[in-house]
Amino acid sequence: MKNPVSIATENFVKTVYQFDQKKGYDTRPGSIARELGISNAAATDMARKLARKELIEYKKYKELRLTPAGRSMALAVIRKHRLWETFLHQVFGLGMHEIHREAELLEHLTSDFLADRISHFLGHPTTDPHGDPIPDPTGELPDAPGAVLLSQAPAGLKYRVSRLSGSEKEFFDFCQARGLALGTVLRVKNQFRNPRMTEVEMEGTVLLLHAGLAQTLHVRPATGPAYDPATYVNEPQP
Amino acid sequence: MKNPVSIATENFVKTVYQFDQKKGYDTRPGSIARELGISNAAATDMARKLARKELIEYKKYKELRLTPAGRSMALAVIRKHRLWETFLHQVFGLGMHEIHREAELLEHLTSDFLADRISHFLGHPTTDPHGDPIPDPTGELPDAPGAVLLSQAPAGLKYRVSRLSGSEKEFFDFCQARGLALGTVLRVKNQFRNPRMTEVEMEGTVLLLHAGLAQTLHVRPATGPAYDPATYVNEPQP
DNA sequence: ATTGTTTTTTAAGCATACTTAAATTTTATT
DNA sequence: AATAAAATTTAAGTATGCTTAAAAAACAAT
Repeated sequence: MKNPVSIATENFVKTVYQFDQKKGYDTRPGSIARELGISNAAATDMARKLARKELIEYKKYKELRLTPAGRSMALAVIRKHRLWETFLHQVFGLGMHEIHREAELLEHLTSDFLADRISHFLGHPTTDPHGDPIPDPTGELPDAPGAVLLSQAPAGLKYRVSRLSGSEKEFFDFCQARGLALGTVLRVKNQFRNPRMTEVEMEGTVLLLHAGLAQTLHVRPATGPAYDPATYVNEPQP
Repeated sequence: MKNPVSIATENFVKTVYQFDQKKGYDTRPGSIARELGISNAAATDMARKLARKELIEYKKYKELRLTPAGRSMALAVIRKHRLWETFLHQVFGLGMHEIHREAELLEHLTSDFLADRISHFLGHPTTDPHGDPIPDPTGELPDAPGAVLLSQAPAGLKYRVSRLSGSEKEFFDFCQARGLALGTVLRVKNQFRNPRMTEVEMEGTVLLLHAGLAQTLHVRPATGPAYDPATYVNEPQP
């Protein structure tokens, strides 16, 4: 009856979900194609097929949107991805730049049953090593409220780093060398328009980050108590 | 240059290897097809394709044989399979009947890098929870010398159980209920021809096992010290 | 040795997941 | 508003991995 879901389908749906979430990204076939390393034609074709399967809403020349079933599939895959990342980092000690690559594969051949076992073994974490929230088995997504890209954080305020979303070794080496980690407190001094740069200050040091980097770091206003992923309780989203 | 290996290819090559090892099994396309749940035509087709890729030696109407490259691929997959089984059992506590199913999937999307990490985490085990040997990264296969199917063990002698090769829950429930586990000592009283049955004696109890079961248990003569997989050192095979 | 059965192979066809190239639509610009 | 640029869609074609049905070869048995 219900035929198996291919890796290509899971990756496509996942990418549409992620691009739909990030503001500034569009979900037209071309964007998805670029991300997945396939041709525009292939992406359009896939969109039509997945529309037939009621995973995607597709209208010619319009952005792609997920149906509830599609969203649910995307969140299940993302859950597995982030559980594996957490596991590989905490248990096997893989580096931050290695976990994404491996999780990208494992996520597709992991049963819901096994995902729950990983989650249980880890004590049901709510965020992965990047600070990204891990969807629960029902697809609810705990999210740190008020998080924003560092590149879009209003200047003058104090923030705490809440996500490191990169996957390159160089990125994590850079962050480590500069003391940028989950929870690091910093102040945004300036947001420059051209060239796009973010100037931040941390413990006396001043850093100038180009847009590519500042879009990989998420921060939350540093007022109130520190955000603790481990004890954060999910609230329904508006 | 070197395009990625599909799951279908890995499973095909793995099955050919395993059927080639087990005596009494043949490696003609039909057998492989039956095992993989595909048609004879598909198996023949696959054999021709893999011959082109120099993974298999194929001559019409003859049994399939692996090339060195094919054998190497098979052992790499089997290594990942058994490492995952060991891991899932020891670390996540999955039941004996659950580990095969999950490992069957994970084995295909596990990098060599990750396999080595799993092996390292587990202390480089040489056998999986079934007692099956785990190939090392170079493809050397440590094997307990002198192991034989319980169904083929000469009667009258004492043996120690060295493998439980099943994957069904019922099989492991049966073994547990009867006290059959790795290392269990038993004596083969009789090997009946028709119907094919094996009569064994263990701690006073007498068991009559039908062929299907007796072919899933491997035993080794119980003379000398117990076989300890953890300390067994691989020897080159003849 | 011929017949009948089993197995393998060939042939034709289908779904998935891509490709490139051409046609169409949208978007941006002047 | 017309036109140029960019993106999307359609069309045609390919490789993989299967299917069923028919043809050919191998095997078994009298």
